[in-house]
Amino acid sequence: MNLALVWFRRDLRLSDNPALTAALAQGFRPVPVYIHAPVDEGDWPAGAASRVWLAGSLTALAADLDARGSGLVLRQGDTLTELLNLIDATGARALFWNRRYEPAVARADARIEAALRARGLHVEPHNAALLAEPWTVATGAGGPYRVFTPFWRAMRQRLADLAAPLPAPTRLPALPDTVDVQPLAALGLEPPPHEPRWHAGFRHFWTPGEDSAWARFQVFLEHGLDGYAESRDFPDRDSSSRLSPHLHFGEISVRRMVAAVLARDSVMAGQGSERFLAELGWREFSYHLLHHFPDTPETNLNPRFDGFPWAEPEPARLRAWQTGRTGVPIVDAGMRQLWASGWMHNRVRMIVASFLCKNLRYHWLHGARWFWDTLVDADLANNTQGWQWSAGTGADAAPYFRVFNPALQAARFDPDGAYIRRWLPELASVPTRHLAEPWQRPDLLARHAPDYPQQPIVDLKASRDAALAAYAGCR
DNA sequence: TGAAATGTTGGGGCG
DNA sequence: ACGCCCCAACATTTC
Repeated sequence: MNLALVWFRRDLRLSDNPALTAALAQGFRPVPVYIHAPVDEGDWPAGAASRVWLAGSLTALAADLDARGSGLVLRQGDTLTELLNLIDATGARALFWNRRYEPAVARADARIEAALRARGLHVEPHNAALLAEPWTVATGAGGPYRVFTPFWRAMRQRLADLAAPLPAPTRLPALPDTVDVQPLAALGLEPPPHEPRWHAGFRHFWTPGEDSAWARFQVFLEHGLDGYAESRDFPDRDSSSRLSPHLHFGEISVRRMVAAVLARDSVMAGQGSERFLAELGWREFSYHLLHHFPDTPETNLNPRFDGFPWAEPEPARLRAWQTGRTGVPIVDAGMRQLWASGWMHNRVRMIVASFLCKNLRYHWLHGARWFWDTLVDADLANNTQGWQWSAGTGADAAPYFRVFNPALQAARFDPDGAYIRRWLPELASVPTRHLAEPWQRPDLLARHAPDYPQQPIVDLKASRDAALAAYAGCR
């Protein structure tokens, strides 16, 4: 029986895994491999929160493979070197993988593919991550989409025609004796033991792995979809699917999710499911943009902003934003939720991004980099698109003059202050009507929360006006 | 997937 | 009864 390496990347699952299924279908004995190679990721190697998640996800995948009679071979170092070593050790004739779309990774993949083909290996990349790969979607004029609505209109029509998801193999051949699997600890993913275990709380919020991802999705499908369109904007309602980290690491298949939503819809269609599908559509749109505009992780998509007068960050104020001590409760609550749990509610992400880019007027990359390090769902396509959207520099972005007023946003989307109180316990006893902008009542603030910043680090109105003036100047 | 300023309208208090 | 003003509520425009 011929051996094939099945190279796992951001497809850490066994169900609906085209590379694994194809290797089996073609009669190969698969050797599952994961290679930790941050250098392949260019300027965006996995951040701290991502690495913690990745360690958990690999543990779960290895257990799932073990349970089916196989195992997961772990390696680190130069990807091509490690693949060649494994090919030599096993005598593998083929390599199967599922594609990634980050520009640096795609370039590395192209080199690897060419080098292995040149050695006579059968190399077969697949799509496990997207409803439609970016080069298969084009406008009537033949170019990439730059506006979400027509992009999604085109994509939405195709959903019913998606191929059925692939079942997980129930039994796998054993690993050959010629390879050792190596321990996860050798990859150096988790912070060393002597460092503060800042991520210790993550386990209260998350369980990485395919089983956990699917279980969470099932609960969401059952209880979360009705009313999703309305309640998703309220950060304390626990109405998000919270599937983003599972999706990022490929623990769950977006095709399988869509198929399940459509199947449920045939019984009882609803606004909630349509809205949820559209959110998956934003993810597709982000990958579409990243593929067609590969410089956007660092560069404005809209060059009009190239001369925009961003402010030079003051370290203390940037730090105040990062640590949730700006003095604006809804902003600080979001940044503390991020630090404590590795995740932030989407509505609050928009609020903290608007605050950074428009009130502080710091370049969106400062925000993108902090999110990259602290989010368990950090995803280059989504993170780039989200920040460029918020800053107004992206495709189909919020116009720059759309400046969120955090106090109004808090009053509208956290009307009883439950979200703010949950993440800023020092404000717990401030009366609800003053919780959105407590600086308006310095007497109450000093009495109830003496340790909380007594004034915002920027004047909201003055900084808003300054941002609008800066925008007018570069228009 | 905004907010604030400006404009319009209509009900009610009041001389 | 009438005109006038006030202002809340809503709509439109501007940033």
